[in-house]
Amino acid sequence: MSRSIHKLVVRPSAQQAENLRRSRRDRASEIAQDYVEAIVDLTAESGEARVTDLARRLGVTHVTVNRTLARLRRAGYVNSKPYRAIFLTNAGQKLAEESKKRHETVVAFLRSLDVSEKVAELDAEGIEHHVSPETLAAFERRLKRR
Amino acid sequence: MSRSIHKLVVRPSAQQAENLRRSRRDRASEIAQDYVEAIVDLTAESGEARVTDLARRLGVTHVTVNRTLARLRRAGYVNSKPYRAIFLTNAGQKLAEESKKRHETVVAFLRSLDVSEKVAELDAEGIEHHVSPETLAAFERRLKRR
DNA sequence: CTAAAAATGTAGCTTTGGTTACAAATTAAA
DNA sequence: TTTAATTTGTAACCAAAGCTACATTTTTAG
Repeated sequence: MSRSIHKLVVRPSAQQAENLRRSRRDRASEIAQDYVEAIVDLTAESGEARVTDLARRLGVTHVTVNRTLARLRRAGYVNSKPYRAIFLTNAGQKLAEESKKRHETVVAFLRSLDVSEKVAELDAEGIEHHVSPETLAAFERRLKRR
Repeated sequence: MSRSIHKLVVRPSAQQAENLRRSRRDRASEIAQDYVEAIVDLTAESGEARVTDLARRLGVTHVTVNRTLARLRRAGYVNSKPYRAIFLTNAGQKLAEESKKRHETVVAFLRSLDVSEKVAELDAEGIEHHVSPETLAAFERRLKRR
C-alpha cells in the first residue's frame, strides 16, 4: 500500500488518525480535571486543600502535585501561594462542576447496567474523560427512561 | 544543617488514589493496543504493515512509530527488521484480537444508545481502554437484550 | 520560646511520546 | 542502469508526569 495506492485509501486512516490525535490532546486536560475535582472535595471536607492532601488523594508525591499546580496556575484554573492553601479560579470551579456532573452521570449509568459499585467507580474514573456531550446525553436519556 | 531524615515511604492510599494510579498504569498499554490493532488492519488491507502506513493511520510521524515499535519489540508484541514490514508475535495477535473485540463491543453498545456512528467511533477510541471485563460483560448483556 | 515534626519547595534524574532536520536504504522510473 | 522519489532510520531537541534526595518554611509539642 505504501508504495502504490495509499492515496486512494487515505480517508478512513485520516479519520482514525484524527480520533487518536484527539484522544491524546484530551489527556492534557484529564489531569486538570482530576485536580480541580480533588480540590473541591478536599475543601468541602476539611475547609482547605493543601499540597499534601492532594498528593495523598491523587496517589502521587507532593513534588508532582507542586509542578502540576504550577501548570494549572499558568492555565488559569487555580490560585495558590507558597505554603498556603489552594483555591480554584472561576474557570477552575466551572471545570470542576462539569467534571463532577459527568463523573456522577457515568457512574449512575454503569450502575444502571448492574455494574458493581466498586467497578463502576473504577471504570468511570477512566471513562469519564472520553465521553462526548452526545454520548453523555445518551446516558442521561437512558437513565431517565427507567 | 542537613537533617537528611530518611523517611520511610508510607503508602496509605485511599481508594481513589488507587483508582487514579491504575488509570495511569493502564495508559502504558493503550498505545500498544492502538498499534497492534493498526498493524492487523493494515496487513489485512494491503498485505503488509509499514512504518509509514502506521504513522499515517496513527496520526504521528514515522519517527514516533519507529521508537514505539522498538518498545513493542522489547515487550514482545511485534517482530520487525529495518526497512521491512512489521509482524505481530503471538502475544501481539492475541492482544490485537482482544482489543478489536472490545472496540467493536463498545461501538455497538454506543450505537444501541442512538449515538451517531461518527461519535461512537470517536468516543470508543478513548473509552475502550478503560472498560473492565465486568463492564464489558454488562455492555454485551445489554446488546443481546434488544 | 525552642526544638522537633510536618509541610512545602527545589534540583535533578527517568521515561514516554511528540517533534524537525537530515542521512541512508529501498523502490520506481527514465 | 542510473537517477529521482519514497521510505526508513538516527540525532537531537521538547514537554509532561513521575520519582528521590535534600532544603526551607510553617506548625506543633514540650
